Amino acid sequence: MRWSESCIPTLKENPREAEIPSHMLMLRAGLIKKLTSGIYTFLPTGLRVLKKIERIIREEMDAAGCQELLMPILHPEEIYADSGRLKSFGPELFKLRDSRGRVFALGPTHEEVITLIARDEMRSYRDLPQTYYQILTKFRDEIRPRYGVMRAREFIMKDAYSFHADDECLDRMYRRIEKAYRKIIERCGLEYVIVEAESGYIGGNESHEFMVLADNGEDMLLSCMCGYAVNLEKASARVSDGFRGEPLDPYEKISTPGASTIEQVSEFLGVPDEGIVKTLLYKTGERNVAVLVPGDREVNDIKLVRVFDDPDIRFLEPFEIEEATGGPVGFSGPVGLPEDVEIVADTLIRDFEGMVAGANRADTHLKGVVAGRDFEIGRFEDLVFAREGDLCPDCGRGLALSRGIEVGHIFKLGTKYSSSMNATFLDDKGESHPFIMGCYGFGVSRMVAAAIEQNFDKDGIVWPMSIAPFHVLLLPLNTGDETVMNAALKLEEELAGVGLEVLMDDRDLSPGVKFKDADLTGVPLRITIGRKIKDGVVELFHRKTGQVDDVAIDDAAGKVLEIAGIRD
RNA sequence: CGGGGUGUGGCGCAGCCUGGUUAGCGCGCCUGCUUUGGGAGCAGGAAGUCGCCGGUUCGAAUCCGGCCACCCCGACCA
Repeated sequence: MRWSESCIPTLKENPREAEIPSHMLMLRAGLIKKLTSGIYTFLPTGLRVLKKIERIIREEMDAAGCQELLMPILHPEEIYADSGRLKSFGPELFKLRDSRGRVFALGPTHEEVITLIARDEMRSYRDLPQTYYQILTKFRDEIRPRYGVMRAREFIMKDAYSFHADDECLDRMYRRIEKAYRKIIERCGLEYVIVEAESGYIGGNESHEFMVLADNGEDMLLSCMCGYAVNLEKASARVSDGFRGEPLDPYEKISTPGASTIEQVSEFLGVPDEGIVKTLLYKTGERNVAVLVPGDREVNDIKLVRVFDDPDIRFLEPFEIEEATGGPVGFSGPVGLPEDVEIVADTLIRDFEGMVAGANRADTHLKGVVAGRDFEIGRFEDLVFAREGDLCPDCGRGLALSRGIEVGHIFKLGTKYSSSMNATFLDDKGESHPFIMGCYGFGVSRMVAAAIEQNFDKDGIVWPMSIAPFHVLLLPLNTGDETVMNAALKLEEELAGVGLEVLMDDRDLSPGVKFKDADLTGVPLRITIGRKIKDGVVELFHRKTGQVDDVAIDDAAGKVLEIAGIRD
């Protein structure tokens, strides 16, 4: 490929819109171009990278025994009504109407479509298991598109779905896909961890995310030296010792004028944050509930929704708090709440003795409160966010906080979709059962950004060989010099002849420009053909290590092939 | 959805506060000559409804109002 004949629009300056390295570099190296918020074109060089990742994915999915198919992008809206996801997707679902007024959605994922296929095409346990995958553009009207193709509204995803007669079979496929995903990410040359995860609106019982570690990752995860890792939003908070307060008999009523926040109360009473009970009042359905957590912790919404099995659970409005407790916002506490308000406490509260709590009265707190004596805790649940330093559930050491980019997510769906959509098979006794399902997503276009986020330096991208748009960049410095160009053409032919992908920068530009573009675009190997060519010598540059070697032109191709390690 | 910010040739910006001929600068682009190992030099040239609509004014990139788009932060804590 000749640079002069290609569309590789490099940028000298950072576009203003880009904030993180991968986004800046994708724009600057001419990999992508924005059409509008969250919607991008993959330009030729970017597409080459994308295709390489797709190819690796196909190879590993095929090797795992999955069948590729291609489902439609346009989905009749009703199928989401059937599965019950119209509401859980909400405004994220792109919708449009056909000329007759029928409403369609642009596919955000394909559980519904594949389940309909399974319902019709698989009737017997003899047909199972089956696993399908596809690589297709997905549409989600993200609340906030961000960081270029990292969080886009239109993006390319590999999604896979499996159907089983029993849980053991699902478990086996789940592990095979996990292994395939490991190989995919490893072959792309990236560092990653697998974390326990929440399943979100996809649903199901068990799920794991594949996180490419990166400083600018959108996800937070907690990990342990022993290998345990978990998404922050899923992690349980575990501590060695809870806070020990001073139980008083009876508890003491203290005037705390104006101290409505934990911080203020803490300062006022000289009690640490964790010695104060934060009492939060929620409305679920028609009833009010009080949630107790340590003052230095924050409630995790996702856990709340799970515990109360209510996606619409919400805080009480200030006037509702007054009605329910008799006191203003900021002074709620568990003592003296009406009978019908259930009190649910985070498990960390178990270790408390002698708590400080709001008195349900303006400017008043209670000190030395004892659960079981002064009020009853209805049940204990895991409700708060974990944080760095909390203890590993496997080995008890402290967890470390880091950031990652979620490139893959696998789910054990169980019968969520097959039940709601009535997709069943007959077992060997002739009894009907809903399919047991798994689904497995991998962000292909996001993977491009993730790869850059982990492989760049001050000069530009440093592509891993396996997904680089080209293996070698030929850099004839003076294109007007016949000796130089002849050598370049000879090398181009020779390298292509051994199966390498070669880009030749044959542009008649000053050397500086070509070197800068070379570094920016990040082709792993570079052969510079300059003045030493009169001695039959060219320069081999390794982008990642910065190593430069003079090699005889006749040895160059062999040397490149050796370093590139291409398998073809 | 709330908060903050930004819209001026392909890219990065100035001009706006204090309204006044043909709207500037750098990069890039085109032509010619020179140059050729880390973003070259000289000469000439093309390219902008100043985001959109409306208002004020003799006159609006500039002042006022509305809208739109884009970017960032937050998506919740008592």
